[in-house]
Amino acid sequence: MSKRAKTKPEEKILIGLFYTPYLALNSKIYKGLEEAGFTDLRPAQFSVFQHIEPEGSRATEMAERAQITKQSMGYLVEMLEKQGYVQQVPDPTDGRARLVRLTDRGHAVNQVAEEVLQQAETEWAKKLGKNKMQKLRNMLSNLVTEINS
Amino acid sequence: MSKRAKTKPEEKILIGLFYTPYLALNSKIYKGLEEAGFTDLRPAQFSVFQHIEPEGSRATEMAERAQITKQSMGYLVEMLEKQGYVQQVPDPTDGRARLVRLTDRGHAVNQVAEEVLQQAETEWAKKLGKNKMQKLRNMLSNLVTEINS
DNA sequence: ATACTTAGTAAGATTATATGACTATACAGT
DNA sequence: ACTGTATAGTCATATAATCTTACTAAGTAT
Repeated sequence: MSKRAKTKPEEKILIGLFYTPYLALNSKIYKGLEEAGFTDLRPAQFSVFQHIEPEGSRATEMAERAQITKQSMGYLVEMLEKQGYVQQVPDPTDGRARLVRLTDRGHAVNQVAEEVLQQAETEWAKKLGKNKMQKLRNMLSNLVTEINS
Repeated sequence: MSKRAKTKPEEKILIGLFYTPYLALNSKIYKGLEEAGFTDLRPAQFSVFQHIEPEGSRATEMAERAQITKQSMGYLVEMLEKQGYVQQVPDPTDGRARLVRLTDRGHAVNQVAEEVLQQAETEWAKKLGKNKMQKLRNMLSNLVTEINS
């Protein structure tokens, strides 16, 4: 209180603008999964679901994208395999490599996550305006494309 | 390869739109700090810097916002105190509580982080267009305000 | 064929986070 | 003022997550 008249509109720090929504969505997903009965999933394991591609991905590949070591990713994948969320199959294009794939159980997790996200997006669209939300989505999408290029 | 003609523009999953830029910025900050000589900082400790307020914050408060337990936050704060990045002072308004404050060394870290972020924002503004970047910032800012309310 | 690179594993240490139980202070309602 | 409840933080302990260093095996490129 007793703050000086604001000359600037309190410019928020850039990283927080991404981090806060990320945290919010993460926590929604976590809750959603718990409600749906997936009570054995740990936050760190999300980085697998986050980075796995429909046709399957290599552990090393996912490790890079998640910015953790391949050993760490290996550990997460191994756990998820034991829990029945993923399976590993040989990569036909490279004898050294294996592809990590979602099982049906794994797909079910993705399903729940997607529903939660859809719900969050709808909620936010109500608050910001549907149009703005769409614009926001497009801009973010462009940004992500730039970052990945 | 051999994908069907895209009927939809490949709608990216919502959380990734926040997570990817967050990761990118995080890694830039990490590198920036290393270059500036702050080689003893661990990623987890960022959640302190991320959530500490200028006048100081309570550990419990920061734990909530970072979505970790107060014990975990206590551990991070303790480390940072030993390293000289923060200090703890009694909270005059509550005898049980203490305020965690940045030391000069802690402020120096923030300084570096802000510079890195400013640089990233400029870089992104070049790619997306200055105008769009500003719009993106505004929208995100609105969204964060909504989330925190 | 030889050297270099890459995918993944092994062993072991460290860092990060959580649970449950606890102390001390604060607050709220009689 | 007294009593009960809530809150800030700690202690002890367990587990999860991540890293470093070193290694094996398969691929790639001269």
